[in-house]
Amino acid sequence: MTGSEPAAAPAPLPAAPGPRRRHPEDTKERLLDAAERLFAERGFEGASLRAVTHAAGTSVSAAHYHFGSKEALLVATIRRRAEPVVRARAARLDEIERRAGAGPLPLEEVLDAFLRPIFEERARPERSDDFRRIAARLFSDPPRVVASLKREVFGSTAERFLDALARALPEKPRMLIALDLQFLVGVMVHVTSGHLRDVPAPRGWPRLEGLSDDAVLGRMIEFVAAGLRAPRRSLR
Amino acid sequence: MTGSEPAAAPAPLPAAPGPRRRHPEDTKERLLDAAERLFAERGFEGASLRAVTHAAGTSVSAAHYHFGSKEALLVATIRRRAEPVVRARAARLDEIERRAGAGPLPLEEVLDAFLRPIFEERARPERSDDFRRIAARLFSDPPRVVASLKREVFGSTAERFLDALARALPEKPRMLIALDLQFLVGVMVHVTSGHLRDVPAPRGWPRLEGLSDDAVLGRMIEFVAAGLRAPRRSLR
DNA sequence: GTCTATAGTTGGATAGAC
DNA sequence: GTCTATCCAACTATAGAC
Repeated sequence: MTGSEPAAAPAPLPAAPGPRRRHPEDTKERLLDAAERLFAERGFEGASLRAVTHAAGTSVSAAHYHFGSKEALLVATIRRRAEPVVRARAARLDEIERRAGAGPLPLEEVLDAFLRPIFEERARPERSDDFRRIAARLFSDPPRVVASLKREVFGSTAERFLDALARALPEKPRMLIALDLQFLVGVMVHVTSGHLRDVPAPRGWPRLEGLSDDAVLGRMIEFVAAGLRAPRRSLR
Repeated sequence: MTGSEPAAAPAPLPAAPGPRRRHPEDTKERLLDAAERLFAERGFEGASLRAVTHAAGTSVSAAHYHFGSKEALLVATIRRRAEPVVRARAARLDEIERRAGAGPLPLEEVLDAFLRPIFEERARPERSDDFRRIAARLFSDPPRVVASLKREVFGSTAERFLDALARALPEKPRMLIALDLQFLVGVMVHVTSGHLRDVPAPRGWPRLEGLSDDAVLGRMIEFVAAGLRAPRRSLR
């Protein structure tokens, strides 16, 4: 679908500035937008640099000029989205810890601080579908770069939230918190990667697409909070 | 790297049967094994057919002879693992429904029927690492084939478990069950895809690799059962 | 900064010998 | 059924004009 009309006639517009060729300085941004969309849809290896640059209305060499390599373009794409999320999470957690003083942290608020920034990043009008699977691929894509990038970008966040959860659930063994946090991450990745939108939806069952982000986020927090509070009977 | 040593001298072994060239009829199996491992490690587009056939000790043309295309090889790879899981889930659910008669279904048993078969398939000695991400990629890989295959293979399972969960939680609105089931799927995918093994593990925190499958499965059931039972305050 | 042109690899798929 | 040899398309990356 994308990338049809290979050698289309010049647009019927009077001058040269067709649909492409806007301000020259935002070529970098357009490349990042196109890369985000195509890497998310087809995977890193599945989306060729040519397809990305064509979707961005520019050329392969422009991409190499701005980023140096296809891999570096992927890193820049992920970093652009991940960093605001990391900052927003940290800011929310700062505020929660400030209000709590030396006392225990309220669990639901900690979870909200962890989950809401992803929804808000995803919810930007132009980006809702672009952002869809990019986070999920962070967790299932093989490229070596992505593994180290994941650590670099999310490492400190994971540490802070482990400690925050330990403060929210003081009685709970750390091993159990660490394990449950992985369950929480699984829920987050699955939901934010957009799978709610292509669920088979059996006959007679309600469809989930209509749910607002707020409704999903709210229920997600209820769900994982209950899971985190569930007493353990197994696990040693 | 692949396909080096173009005209290597014959192996110093006495006869012909080197490390490759075993029983000719299990070439198909060896191809499936290699494809499973490499598709899981590098993704479908990231693993070349040449790399797969080389790992299987055979040739590209053998793969085309047996499967017809790279895409068909992927489908066969997934199908080989998915079908036993689907059958085992159905069998366990049959048994639960038989024992329950007309009464409500016990939630933890339904969850066990859903989750345990995946662990057992993954736990086969030779397959534990091969199977790792293959299920997860079902949910994040872009190829069109995979989407339709997912429906074909797991569609009926999803329907049956939705109904089973409705029978286990009779008071619960269906919309909420459908949403919570997606959370459950997220947990399942994340855990079975092996991410527990490459968690950063912050300083002072216990590592999760040592946990047995039984311990993880047991806690997972506790976690999602509590989530499923959590009353809703949000969601309309 | 952005383009055209091209280098140099590697990809999936096939033909035909055995 | 499995191999070798080959086709051709697509890929990343670079060089050099403008």
